[in-house]
Order: sequence, then C-alpha cells, then structure tokens
Amino acid sequence: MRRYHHGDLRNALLTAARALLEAKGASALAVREIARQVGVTAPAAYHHFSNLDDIILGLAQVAAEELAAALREAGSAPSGRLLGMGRAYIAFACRNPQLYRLLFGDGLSTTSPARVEIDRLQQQIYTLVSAELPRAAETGETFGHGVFIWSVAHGLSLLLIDDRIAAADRQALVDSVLKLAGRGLRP
Amino acid sequence: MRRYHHGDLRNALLTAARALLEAKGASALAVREIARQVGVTAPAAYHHFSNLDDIILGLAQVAAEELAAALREAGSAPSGRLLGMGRAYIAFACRNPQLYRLLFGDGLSTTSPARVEIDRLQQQIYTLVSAELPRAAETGETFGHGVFIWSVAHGLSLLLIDDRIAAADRQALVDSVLKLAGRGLRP
DNA sequence: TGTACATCAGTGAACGCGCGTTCACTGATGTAC
DNA sequence: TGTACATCAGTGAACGCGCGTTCACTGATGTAC
Repeated sequence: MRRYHHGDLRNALLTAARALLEAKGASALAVREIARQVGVTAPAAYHHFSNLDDIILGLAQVAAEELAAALREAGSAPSGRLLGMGRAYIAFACRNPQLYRLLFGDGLSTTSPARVEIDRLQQQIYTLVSAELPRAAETGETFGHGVFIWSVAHGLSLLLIDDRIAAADRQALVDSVLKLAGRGLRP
Repeated sequence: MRRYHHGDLRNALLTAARALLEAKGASALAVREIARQVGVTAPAAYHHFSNLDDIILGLAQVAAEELAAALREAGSAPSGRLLGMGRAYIAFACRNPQLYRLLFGDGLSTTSPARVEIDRLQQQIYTLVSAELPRAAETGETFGHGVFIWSVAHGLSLLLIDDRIAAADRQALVDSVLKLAGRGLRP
C-alpha cells in the first residue's frame, strides 16, 4: 500500500530514471515517464528537482561517484595499476552503458546550463585516470600519454557498448588492447 | 523565386538535415523542421523519404561515403599509412562531429529498423581501418590490433569532439597520440 | 505544333500524441504549547 | 496527552507546444498522338 507521502521520492525518481535510461536510452528520459514509473504524478517530481535537466544531472552525479569509486579501488591495488584501472573503467562503462554516456553529456542539450556541471564531473574522472599513469609520465610527455590512455579506454568502452565488436571473450580482448596500450607507453 | 516543383528536394532535405544536425544535434532532427529549413511543407518530404529514420539513414550513408573516401585517399599514400589514416579519420570526425556520431547510431532509437543498415555502413568503415594495419598484423594478433587502433581513433575523436581535451595544438596532440599507438603495435 | 491526360511533387488542414511545466488544491506530518 | 496550526509533499486539471503522419487536394510537368 502506497502512502500519500512517499518518504524518499528523490531517490526513487533517480532509481527509476536510471532504469529507464538503461532500458530505453537518454532520449526516453522524461519527467512524466519517470514519475509514472514510480507511481506518482509528474508535478510531484518538481518538489525534488527543478526540471528534467536537473534529474539528468542527478544521474550524472551518481555515475561519477560510482566510476570514481571503482577507479580508486582498482588504483589501490599494489601492482598492474594501468591494467587494473583500465579494466575497471571499461567494466563500469559496459555495466552502465547509458549512464556512462550521460557522463559525456549525452541526453543534455548543448546549451543546457547543467552541462558545465557535467564537465566538472568529467574533469574529476580524468584526473583519476591520468594520476595513475606509469612512470613514463615522468619523461615529460604526461599530457599526450594521459590523452592516449584515456582515448583507448573511452574508445574501447564505446565500441563495446555499441556492440561494434564481435568478440567471443570480451575480457580477453580488453586485456589484449590494454596491453598494446601499455606497450605504447613504454619508453 | 521558388517554383512549385523544387527539382531536387531529396538532396535539399539531406543538406538541410545535415546543417541542422551539426547546428543543434541529433535530437533536433525533425521532419517538420528540416522541411521548414528548405521552405517546403513537411508532407512534401514524404515523397522522398518514408519517415524520419529514413532521412537519418540517408545522412549516415553520406557520412559513410565521405569518411570512406577520406580514408582511401589517406591509405593510398605510399608511406606512413597508419599515421595518415589515423589523421584522416580523426579529422573527419572533428570536421563533422554530429555526423560522425550518427554513424554510430546516435539519434536512432535502438529498435529502429534503420539500425541494421547503419551497422552495415559501420562494418565497411572498420574494414577500411583494419585493412591498413602495419605488418604487425602478420603476427596473428590481427583482431586485437584492429580493435586497439580503432579504439584509439574513435576515443580520441570523441574526446576532441566533446571538447574534453584542452589542447593548444590539436594536430600535434593527434600525432603524438597516434605515435604512441604505433609504438604499441610494434612487435 | 497543339492538346489531352497521366503522373509527379507539392499544399493545407487535421488527427492524436506525449511532453514540460504551472496552478490551485488537499492530505499528511510534525511541532509548539 | 491533546490540539492548533504551519509546513511539507502530494494530486488533478489545464496550458501550450512541436512533433510524425495521413488525407484529400491541386498545380506543374512531360508524354503520346
């Protein structure tokens, strides 16, 4: 039995939005539909979010937190940091394909004010990714190296997400690509 | 003065759609708006396309042709094929950011029948990209190498498109990333 | 060269849809006394 | 412990919007004779 007051509507909306996002893609995100999923009328959502973009932003924040946590955990392993973090990054993207995309602004109009906030979240992720660059970083080419490794991780993630690659063993493929990347970074 | 019969409405619609796409993103693509840009009523478009997805598919075909042509031209250079093709690929993406995205299914619902056609176009591009892999391909690791180089190109393209990278000299950055990739491929 | 006519490629009106958002409201909750 | 009341968090109706698409239509074009 549903009470008149939901109790935790904000989180319930975010959860429903996330499910909807993964099920139907970013273009399916709509205040009315999200509210419907929770079993509440649309205007109720406006007590918790100022508009649709605000909900999307909430999702992006969740995404950034989860990804950052996964990266930090992988980064704390004593050895094979590059491989470990690469795996963690790509695994997150594959587990939450649409959410990962959201982190890159997908589903938000280019002119939306929420975009600058998303950009900030992005920056945090990049800092984590590049902070763990191997010793090659000390050669002075840090910037190019960071962009290189991020390109590999981002590119492979999206190719996998989009099912652009027919691989029998995805994990093996990820490892093999990451090893090639590591080779490129070797001085 | 506009005649009653346009003469080349199909192409005019595609051109307008392309401009609209680049200006406002895939979500702004709409039959009514495209027709409006051309100065024609929406139903007129239905004499040339069966629906919106069909227009999007038309754009994707144009995109695939242009990208393929750019790659072929770069691939015909006698030396430095990997670098040349990488440059051409990324340059195309940067010149036509939203169109490049379209080639990866952006803007088309996951369930749209037009998707299978897009996938076919994609496959053609991948064939071109991987066909020019350096001699490393002969070591037997072809598949992983192909995915690796495609990941780098795709990833870097999207990071640049999204303005995720603050680089003073983009071309230099592209070259430096591609060189790291080449190092990874060296046996 | 002229004309009848089929066909092609437009128009304008209309349909139904789902959306974001606002509004006045009301039911539920919790706090002060 | 009871009650008045402020505040919070919902509801239902309504607005205006742009969309995709269909329909009956009409103007323009080109072909056969």
